[in-house]
Amino acid sequence: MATARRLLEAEGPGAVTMRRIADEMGIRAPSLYKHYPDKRSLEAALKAEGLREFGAALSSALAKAGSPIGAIAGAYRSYALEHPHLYRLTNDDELPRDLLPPGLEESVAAPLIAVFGSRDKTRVAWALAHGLVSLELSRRFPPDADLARVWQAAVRALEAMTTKELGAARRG
Amino acid sequence: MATARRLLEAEGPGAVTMRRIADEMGIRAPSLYKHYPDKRSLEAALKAEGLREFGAALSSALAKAGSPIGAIAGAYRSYALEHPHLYRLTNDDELPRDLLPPGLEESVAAPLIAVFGSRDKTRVAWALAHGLVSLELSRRFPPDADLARVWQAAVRALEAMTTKELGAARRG
DNA sequence: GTCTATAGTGGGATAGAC
DNA sequence: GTCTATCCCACTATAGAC
Repeated sequence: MATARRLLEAEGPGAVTMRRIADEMGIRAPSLYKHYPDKRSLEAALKAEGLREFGAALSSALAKAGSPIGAIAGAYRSYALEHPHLYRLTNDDELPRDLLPPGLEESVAAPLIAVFGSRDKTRVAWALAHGLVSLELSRRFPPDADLARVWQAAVRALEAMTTKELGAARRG
Repeated sequence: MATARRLLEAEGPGAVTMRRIADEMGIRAPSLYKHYPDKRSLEAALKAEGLREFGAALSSALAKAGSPIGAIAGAYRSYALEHPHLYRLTNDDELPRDLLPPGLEESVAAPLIAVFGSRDKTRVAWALAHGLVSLELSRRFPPDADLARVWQAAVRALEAMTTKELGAARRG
């Protein structure tokens, strides 16, 4: 697993093959099947670790935050840019929910829902952050785009969304 | 190209191989290399077509729109859900900018920039829409999430962002 | 513009000995 | 828990005849 992760982060998903993992460990590929029944289960372990670690990074940014939304956004982007392949594996791919520790997803989401005030708003915030890093990682923005400024605009929009409640409640 | 697109949409990117394309056409794989120098150039043609078509779908939704942002959002989601593999190919993958018709990206973006008022805001809107469909297509939201409501919240946030200008200008 | 033949590379996985 | 040997699969791409 440690080897698989190292390979993934260093060379991308294409490098994570049973043969490469075994090579790096100095053993033969078939030996791996004594530890994992197949490749899918190995990838599932990788995704669970990535999810846990990503959640921890967000929570810890939240803990020392003056302005929570800005802090989460900053931590989200930093983590994704520092671990692009692991980020993609856990947030772009389908999750093997049958092989994941129960409750893991919910435990990652919970602290965020507390910040954004509702599940729906948390999903909007997640989608926005995910969209931004996704497009940045695939270099879909034009090369001259000032992404720091785009993130600032995004954070402002999310802050407006979360504070709007009072006015909306009064109107409703 | 038409065959490649049919394969992509029907069976996903894994089915788009030179062999499958040739099989579907009733010819042999090597014959394809008389029409495209390599696979990358064939994929580039596919991406250009997808980009053009997607842009056209958004523009046409805009043309008959009462509320432009809601209309664009609706068209964005519909297109992505109706052509998931083509959408991913053109919005998730890296673009082969060296093989794309010059000006194509800009011509897709231009009508949107007019709606959202600035490049930065357009990028926020794009990221939000892209994040939402991305997470929906990879089934990353919990199965019981009400995505129609999430999209409504997203559209409200974008509308707030685009109308805020006046107040912000007065303050600034 | 099509064909046959083939090179070269890589992948996941299993059987069975030690 | 490791090994060797192996199966079977798939892919991109080229050479050269027609």
